[in-house]
Formats: sequence, structure tokens, C-alpha cells
Amino acid sequence: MANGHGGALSPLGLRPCTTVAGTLARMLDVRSALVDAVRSALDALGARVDAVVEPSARPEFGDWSTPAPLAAARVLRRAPLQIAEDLRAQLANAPLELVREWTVTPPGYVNATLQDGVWARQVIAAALQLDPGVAIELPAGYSRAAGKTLVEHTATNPNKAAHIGHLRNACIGDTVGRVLRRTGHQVEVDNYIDDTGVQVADVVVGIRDLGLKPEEGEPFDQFCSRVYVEVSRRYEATPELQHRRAEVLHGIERGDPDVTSFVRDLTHRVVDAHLATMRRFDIEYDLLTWESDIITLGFWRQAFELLRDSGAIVLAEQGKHAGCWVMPPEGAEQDTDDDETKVLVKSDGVATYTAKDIAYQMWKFGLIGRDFHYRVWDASTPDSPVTTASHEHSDEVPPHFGHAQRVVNVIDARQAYPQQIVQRALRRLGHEREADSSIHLAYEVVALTPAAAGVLGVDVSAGRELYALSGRHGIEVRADDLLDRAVERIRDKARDAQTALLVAAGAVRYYLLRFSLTQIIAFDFDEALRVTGDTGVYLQYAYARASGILRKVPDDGGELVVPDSLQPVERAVLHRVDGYRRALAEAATGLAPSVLTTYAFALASSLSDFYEHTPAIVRETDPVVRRFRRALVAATRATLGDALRTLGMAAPNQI
RNA sequence: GCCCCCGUAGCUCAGUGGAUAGAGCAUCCGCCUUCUAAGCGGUCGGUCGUGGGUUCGAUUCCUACCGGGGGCGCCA
Repeated sequence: MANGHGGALSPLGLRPCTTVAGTLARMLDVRSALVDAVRSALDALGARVDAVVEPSARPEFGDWSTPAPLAAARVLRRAPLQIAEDLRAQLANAPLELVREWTVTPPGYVNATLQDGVWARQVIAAALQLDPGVAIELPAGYSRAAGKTLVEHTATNPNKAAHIGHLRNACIGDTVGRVLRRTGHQVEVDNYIDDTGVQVADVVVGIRDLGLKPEEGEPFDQFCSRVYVEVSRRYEATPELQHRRAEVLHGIERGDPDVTSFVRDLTHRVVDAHLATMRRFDIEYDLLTWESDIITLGFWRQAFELLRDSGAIVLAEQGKHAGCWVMPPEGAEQDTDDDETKVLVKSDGVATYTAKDIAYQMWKFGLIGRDFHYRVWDASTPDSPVTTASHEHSDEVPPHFGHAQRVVNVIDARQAYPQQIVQRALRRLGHEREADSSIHLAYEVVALTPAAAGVLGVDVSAGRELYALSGRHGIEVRADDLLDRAVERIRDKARDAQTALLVAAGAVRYYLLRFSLTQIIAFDFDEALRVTGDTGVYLQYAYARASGILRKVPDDGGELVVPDSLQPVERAVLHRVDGYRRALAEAATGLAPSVLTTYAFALASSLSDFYEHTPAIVRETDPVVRRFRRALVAATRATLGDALRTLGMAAPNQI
């Protein structure tokens, strides 16, 4: 059984998949099975090299190939081709049911040609058993992180409408959460809200001191965006106005009831708007955490004392940081003036953002010795998140948050330095393990192409390649607006408004997810709203087509028989389906959503290819062929649907 | 100055020690009485920024440069 031999067929003709672990792994992923086999064979030859197995470069070579003999040549001091022959013989000696033939090609590859009737059946069976309620096992070589992973994302300042930069953050964080959950990780998703910062204070100044008012029908978050821009403009004209901002910030810090209740009302309304925006993209949170609660509940006070007592932070007596509590860099623990020294408490006694972030990070790991109060954010919504609170504790919310074993902070790459400070603080407090498990999931920003910047009225005479988004200067594409435009683009061809919205949201998500995190997204309207080619619409369309076939070709319940020789397109589709677990594992362990978008597009492409280049299944008269081809489509649809949902996209049966 | 990211086809991006470097868009030419043409096929297009090095093998690793972006705040 460990070789994949034997085992009775189920009534459907499908091999049972739930027995011993070895069989399970074999059933789930052809490549892993081959890696195992190559590994054993290499061991038998005494070749201590990696058992690399990759898709064959050309169809003539077979399905899978290993270049291991090339690497082994040095270790064994023999000709690669000889080693390849030995490896082939070794592999042929312990036959795998999966493999029809092992061959050798120069300069030293060993290739496997699969037994179509066997591997196709296994791949289809595994795909049809995908169940949203059952975590997907990682293939050999990938390991699941232990314990709970806490993912913080979105964290948009609650003083303006969310724009595409914030949306990129949210899509990445949400997808990482989904990918981790899909692979059996325990996940908590927090949205951290900075309700004590400068940006909020600016809007308070705009409304209270400048008397700015919403226009008729203007959404509140958009009104705040407008105020924010206007206040920033006024600061430039009359810098004295910035004193008002300082007063607001002190009011917040002191807990001045007049200021705090105003801020509370303001930020709660904006957060509601953010949640509504994100919900359109199917993005939700377990917990909203408020920076003000970190102060009010004494988290920062506690963290401060620990940091102070451990010597991690010191009070600068003189120099440019005189009167501040600072964290000096590694190797200069007493130097309060070094360039890399970070101020955590300002000379006026106010903690900086990073200081509060340290306290929050400690809470995430359960290291602060305190907890928030909790209540349901919006009891009128069934799937409302929970929010932290400083006093209104609800007994209906058991405090099961935090206490993570791993923390993933989705924060743009520009904040690498403060994130390092947070990590360093944990380390200085002796929390090595937690410091090592603090992951800054850095992603690059969204910027505007000159064309997009021009559309927004930005002066592009500088001739730059890209132009930065700026909420403060009103240079932005609001998340809601982009989605509205995408819906508009799709509406005509979609069957109804609801479908148009789902497909549009998926398209926008896909666009923001398909780039590597290290890549700046050069935002362009035409590109973002395109509906052909490598887009979310294409993926969903492929899924809908597959669904259409299954609707028209009923399952006859007969035994699945795989033809002895598959068509090249069928083979290509099966290889893609077979690769799902690996792609998912790669995305999960690498915290890399784009791995999954790339995979999903390739899978959808292979399905479209199949669709276009094989006769319509509805008209197939041979029941055996019809059944096989239907199962192939069903397996592909199941896999694509799983991938789409894991990406946070809808899998519509019709568009 | 120090640190980080990017540089691959006209444009936007995948790929990353292995056998002839891929996709989408754009161009041009085709394919709807056929399971949804938001599709498919073809065409055009590359000294993988440059020079050294390591290796049987480098777009991938090292190194030095060049170009672009970002960070190094008592902002976040």
C-alpha cells in the first residue's frame, strides 16, 4: 500500500483516499509520489542530493523529470548519464503503479511517463473530494505552522474613505488568512484602528475649527476625505492652525471627554464605512482593535514599565532626544542620539504610534498580562466582527482573542523600520521566540501610471514613471469608486446586478493580488478594469463555463474509466488540477497570494483550452468517454472553485 | 552616506540553479448553425540592466557598477 499498490476500488471506481497517511499523500499529489520514489532510489544509490522532480521540458521526455543525476555526478564522481541509467533501473525495480515508463535522456535526466489510466483517476478522485469544510493537507516538504496565526491587516486610518492602496492591503491580508485557514491553520484576523493619531486629529480640526460640513447625500467617509485634504491645504497657508491639531491630540491623550466623544463618534462612523467597503469585497474581520483602548486599558503603561525595567528603553538626558524615552539600536544600548535610535515617548509624555504598536504586539502574543473588554461591533448585523472596548464588556463574547503563536502584520514596505523596532522590543524583553514569530508581511505600494495620474488631474509634467497616491492631497482612487466602475463595465454582459457585483469585486481583488508583494502596482484604469485575458473575469467565466457543462451533462453514476491514452489537452488540465495542493502550500508557507492567482489563471487557461479544442461533451454518444470527460470537467471545476474561494472571489455557476 | 525593493518582449508582469525564457495587453491574420466568442488559434516581439566571479550548467547564487523607487521623523 505504501507504494500505491493494491487497495480496493470504491463503487464509483475511485480509490479510497482516507486510509493511511502515506496513501493519502500519494493520492493527493502525483509529484510528491514521484519525489518519494526518486528519494528512495537516490538513497539506494548512495547519492545524497535533492530529489528534484519537475515537469518535463518537452512532451517527448515524458510527464515528469528529475535532473538529480546531474547533481549526483559530482558527489559520486561518475558520469551523469551512467548515474541516470542506474537511477532508472532502481526506479524500474520498485515499480509505481502511477508510472508506465522511466527513461533516460542526455545529459542525465530520468523521466517518468505516467500510466494514464491510473494517475488520471487519482487526480480526478482527489479533486472531487475537495470539501470546503476539510482542510487541505500540505504535500510532503511543507509544514503547517503550529498554533494560532494572528493576521493584522487593513488598519486604515479612520479619517477618510479607503482607497486602492488600503484595498491592496486588505486583499492581501484577507487572502493570506483564507489560504492559511484552507491549509488547516488556526487564524485570527484583526483590523487595528488608529483612532488617536494625527490624521484623525486633522479631520477633527477641519470639522470643529473650520466648520466644514458634509454636502447633501455625501457619504461620511468621503466627506472626511475632503476635510482631510482641505485641512492639509489650510495648514500650508496658515501654519498656526497646526496648534489646533496639537490641542486635539492632547485632548485625546488626556481623555478630555469633549474631544474623545467627538473622536469616538467620528471614527466609529468612518470605520463603519470601511467595513461596508470591505464587505463588498467579501473581506471581514474577527476583531477590531482600537489604539485608544491600548492606552485606556493601560497596555502601554504596562509595556512601558517592562521596557524601562529591562533597560530596553532609556530616558535621553541630553542631545536631540532630550526628555524622550528612546530605544537605542543594537550594539549601542546607551546611545540616545544615534541615527537609528527610535523615540517611543515624546518629550511631552505622549507615546508614539510605534510604542503603542509594541504594546499591541505583546498583547497579540499574550505577553502583556492584560486583556481588552469585548463586545459585538454591530449587533444588528449577523456576521458583525467583535470589537475591543475599554469598559462595555459583553458576556456574550468570551475573550478568546490574542495568545497567538505567530503574528503576521500586513503593512506596506515603507514601514519596515518601525516594524523592526517592534520586533526588537520583544527581543530585548527576552521574548526571543515571539520576536522570531513576528512577521512583517511587507508589500509594495500602489502607485499611479502617468496616464492614471493624468486622469486624476495630477500634474505629470515632471515625467516620472509613477506618481504616489496621497490621501492628504486627494490623489487617490477610492476603493468603492473602482468597484463601481468595474460593475458598470460588466453589467451589460452579466445576467443580473448581483452577479455583476460579485464578478466585479472578484476582478478587482484579482488585479490587486496577482502581483508579487515586492512589486509596486503601477495602477492603470484600463488595465484594472480589463475583462479579457489574465483577469478575474476570465477565471470566473471559465468556472461558469465548466458549470454550464455539468448542468447540461448529468452524472450517470456509472464507473469512471480513464482512456488508455489521454489527449494532450486533457493531460494538461489534469496536470494543473494535480498541482493545486502544491500551489496552495507554496502560497501558505510563503504567505504569497500571487502564487495562487498565477496558479488559478493557468488552471482556467487549461480549462478554456480543453473547452475549445475538444468536441462538446453534451453531444458525446459513447457513455464511457462522456463520463470520463464530464468527470474531468467536474474535477477542474471543483479545483478552480476552491482556488477562487480561497482567493476571496466568487465562483459563479452562471455569469 | 547607510539600509531595503525593483530592472525579463513596445506596455504590464510571471518564472528563479537545470534540457529551446513564458503569459496578458497592444499589432496584424484567422475561428461563432456547435457545452457562455468575457473564448480559442496564429503573427510580431527578448544580448533576462552592465561587467566580473562560483558551477558540469546562471535570467536565477556572489560581487562591483548603472538606472528607477522607498526608508533612515518627538508622523503613522
